Amino acid sequence: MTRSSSGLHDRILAAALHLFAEHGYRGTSLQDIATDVGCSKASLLYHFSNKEAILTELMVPVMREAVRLDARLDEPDGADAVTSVVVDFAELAIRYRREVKLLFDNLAEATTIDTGFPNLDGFGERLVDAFAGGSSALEDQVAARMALGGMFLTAADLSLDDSVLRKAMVTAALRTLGRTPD
Amino acid sequence: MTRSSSGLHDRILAAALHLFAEHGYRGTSLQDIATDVGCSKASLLYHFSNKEAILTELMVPVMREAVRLDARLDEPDGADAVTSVVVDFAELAIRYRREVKLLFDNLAEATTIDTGFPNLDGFGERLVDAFAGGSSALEDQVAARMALGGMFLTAADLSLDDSVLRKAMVTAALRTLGRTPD
Amino acid sequence: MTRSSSGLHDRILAAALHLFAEHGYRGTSLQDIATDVGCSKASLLYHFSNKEAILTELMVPVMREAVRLDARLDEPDGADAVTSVVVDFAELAIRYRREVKLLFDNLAEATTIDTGFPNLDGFGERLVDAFAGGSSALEDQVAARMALGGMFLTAADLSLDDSVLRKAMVTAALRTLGRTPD
Amino acid sequence: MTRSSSGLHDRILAAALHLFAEHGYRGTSLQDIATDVGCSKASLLYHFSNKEAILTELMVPVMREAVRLDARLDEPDGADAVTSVVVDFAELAIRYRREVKLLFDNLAEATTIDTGFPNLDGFGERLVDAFAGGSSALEDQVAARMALGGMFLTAADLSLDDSVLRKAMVTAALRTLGRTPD
DNA sequence: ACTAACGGGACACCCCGTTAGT
DNA sequence: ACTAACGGGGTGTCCCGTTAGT
Repeated sequence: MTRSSSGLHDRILAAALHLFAEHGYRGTSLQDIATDVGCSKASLLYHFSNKEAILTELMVPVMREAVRLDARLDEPDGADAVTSVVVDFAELAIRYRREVKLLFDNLAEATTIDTGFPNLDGFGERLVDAFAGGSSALEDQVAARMALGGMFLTAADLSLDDSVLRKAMVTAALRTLGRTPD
Repeated sequence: MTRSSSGLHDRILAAALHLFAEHGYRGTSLQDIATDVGCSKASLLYHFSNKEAILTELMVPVMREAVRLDARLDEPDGADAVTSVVVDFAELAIRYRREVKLLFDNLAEATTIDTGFPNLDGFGERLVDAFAGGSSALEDQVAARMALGGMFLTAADLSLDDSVLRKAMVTAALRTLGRTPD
Repeated sequence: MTRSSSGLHDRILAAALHLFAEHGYRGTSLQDIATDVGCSKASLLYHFSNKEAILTELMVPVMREAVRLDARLDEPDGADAVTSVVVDFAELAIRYRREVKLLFDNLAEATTIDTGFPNLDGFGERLVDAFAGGSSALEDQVAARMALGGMFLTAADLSLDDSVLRKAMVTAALRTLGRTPD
Repeated sequence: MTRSSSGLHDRILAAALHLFAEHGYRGTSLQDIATDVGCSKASLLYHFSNKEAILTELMVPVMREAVRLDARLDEPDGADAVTSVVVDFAELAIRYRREVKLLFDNLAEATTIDTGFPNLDGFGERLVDAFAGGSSALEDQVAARMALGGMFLTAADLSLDDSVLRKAMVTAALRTLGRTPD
């Protein structure tokens, strides 16, 4: 058991994740969540001070992992730093794919939302740079964005969370970046 | 000029495209558009029967091009059909990048919206197959999705609509698909 | 100590008095009081059946004194009955000034609230009559209301609960009523 | 006619004034006003951007007059400046007695409300000083407050807006201030 | 004695679409 | 062609009071 006896807190999160992913953050009302969970709207706001607080808590695990990855971006990683970042990112994108999709569908609104974590935008830029292997050449930057975006979307859209998918994604991403794994 | 003397119709579309892209479809009210255009909210609904009608009309050009591209998917295209599709898609994604971004931000809501055009989902699948060169191997399918998604996102996010970008995107995409341009 | 060992009951009353006076009855939520006291909202409703019950209990002492004064209104009081009533009222208004302010700020709502005590409105009228020295001449009635209201407001608004204030108020009130203390 | 054909704007103001005075600002919901007027809640918010905007507009006339009186406070007024201020204030308090009552009942909330006019608190203090004839002796200050408060309350509570009342109030107030009109 | 957890019922505000009128 | 004025319906939030449990 997680916290409460009935575990309403977590059931709310689960329902919200599901509904947000399906109809978007704005497209999902508190009533929708309450109905789905089978409790009153007031109960939601007992467990979460805000509608936004639900989304924030939903994002916490991804954010935490993202921060961890962000920290690893600076460390020198011996032979092939790029490959390691690509692998890590693939892992992250697949594990939290529902959250990633959510973040995506509500990209326009996500700008407004402040999670209290260090900025995600900065992280995105740093990721691109890491993927580009430090090069600022336009070709490399474009390739980096494409590899990144491709993994993002592919992980979010698909329904198999196989290690097979991860491996295929990594291979393809490295190809995008012009790195043929020997 | 397209139709009216004052061109209100088109000015509404322009403002809507801009605002939808920035705050999302749901995050933009008719009043927001009206204010931006500098007319009354009722005027919008004189020119467009619905809020959705604005979005639909915004999408018409992309849809038309998409349909055209869809038709070309079946035609045998001599030497390298895949390359040709990739080039065409890159062209399309860059030209209508704002619309693409819009479609993306509101992917969750887009499901509900019916544009009267043949389904876009089917088109997506067919595109993936074309990118995969007909292969149904999981590796190729993943690579296809990544190439597609990468171009989608890169075109939507960036601010340079140069032919340079298009060329870099095509090169990277072909690499993703394992096709080294000889 | 009054009753409980922890004295939560009284601490609630104190917090409520303070908050009601500052933000009004409606403007103060049970949660506000609970937070101020440092206990849970449910605790309040363990000690008091209602939110209104808190207000009522807050008013009990004033009411009791008011009833006592009301009773004294009929007794013949030798030489100068008016002066005696004015002095008594000043004493009461100053001693329970916070309660008086509370009653005032929520005069509109006070109509709805029933304290179980004999009506205050009747008391008010009787007070006016007493201040007017029995005269029903409009001039005297107006003067009586002004003296009464002036003391009411002055006591509620000020921050000095000195005997100085009481004395000054009595002097001014008697002047208002046309009684120059010889 | 005032503005619209049906004059909804003004009818809303009238109903609000009435209801606010009876049940207080907080005790009156937009639905209450809408029901009383016989229109929808949305219509209220078409004419007034806020609930508070209704109250503000209700107060504008009083505020304007108050500002005017405030300006006159500094001008030297020959023989008896105090009498003139008392007379002016009586006039104001009686003319806008409903608004005054409203302001009173919601004194606790009024602190929060910003009308865009120069501060009323400062005005109150200046009025007291003017009533006190510039004296800072505690006795005079108390008398000034009592005269002021007495007129305030008497005007707000009564139902006769006669010139008789005004005259009686002025006489009594001058007595309170220790000024016997010769 | 005290409280976490919950429901029912408001309340202010917003937003889309219509209609009568210019 | 354009709009002021309006209604219907929904949304997030708040608040009071109850109950099961410690």
